[in-house]
Amino acid sequence: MPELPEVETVARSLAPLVEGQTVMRVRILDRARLELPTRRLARRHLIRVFRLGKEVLLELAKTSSRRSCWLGVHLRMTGRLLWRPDRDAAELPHVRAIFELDRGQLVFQDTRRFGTLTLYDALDMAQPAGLDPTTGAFTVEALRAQLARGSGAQLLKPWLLRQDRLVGIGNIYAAEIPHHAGLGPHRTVGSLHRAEIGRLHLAIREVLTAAIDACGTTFSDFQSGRGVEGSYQQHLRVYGREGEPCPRCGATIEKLTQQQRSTFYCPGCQR
DNA sequence: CTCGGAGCCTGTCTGC
DNA sequence: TGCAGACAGGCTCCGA
Repeated sequence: MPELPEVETVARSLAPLVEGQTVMRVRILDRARLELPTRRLARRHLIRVFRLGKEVLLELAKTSSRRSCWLGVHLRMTGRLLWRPDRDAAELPHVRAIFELDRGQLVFQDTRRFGTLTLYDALDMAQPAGLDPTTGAFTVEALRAQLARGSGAQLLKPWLLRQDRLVGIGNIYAAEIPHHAGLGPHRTVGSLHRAEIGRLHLAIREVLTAAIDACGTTFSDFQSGRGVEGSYQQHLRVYGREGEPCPRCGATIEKLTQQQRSTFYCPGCQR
């Protein structure tokens, strides 16, 4: 589910709801998979909510000192982070952790239990290895430099999923981006010409920006911090559209498997 | 270093 | 209808 646009949506929607509140108590309901020093987090102020890579980060500060720590929430496949005005979260299904605030509670739900909670003592520790494509550092030159690392034999779509190169792209946008760029799934990163790298850069920017503007893509799981669904699924051109006509050239969209993941593409206009 | 495959979990959908 | 198997948006670990 959550790729960069969805995580950004969660962070943006939660920020006005929970920033400035105090964490009264933290309850971990899935101790088999999640561990946190919950007592350390109690009575801390929730200063800021933001996205870093694919994690939602909560900056927590103690009243007595100015030192902050950061709680990283990684939603993985089915995680949700929701603010609820009432204290009724225990009745919801798949609740893994509850952060009781002075007003309402922040609820971490996760059906498949892949999600993680990580406590960072310094923000540096949460910094992902890859380049964030929404930042000013993501230039064509920077993309070219990232693509030049390694042998160049890797296929474009699996490369787009590498979080140690670019952060935030998952299987949906890794299908959409090459379609926007007109690049086929069998292309290796080493085969990309200068002009194609330029198109790829533009496609990454445009697809992620448009998806953030649409509050992400919702199929079944994803909701924002208020429980609102995204609408980018209406803009998807190839993902999940096997057998349908390509909106650009009319050819029939195909599906194949790369590294055990579905890849959707248009054989007509992706070369 | 790179790459491919298995594994972590649960729910839903498909085909027999 | 019932049930086994495939599949799902992420990521890490392991071995070659």
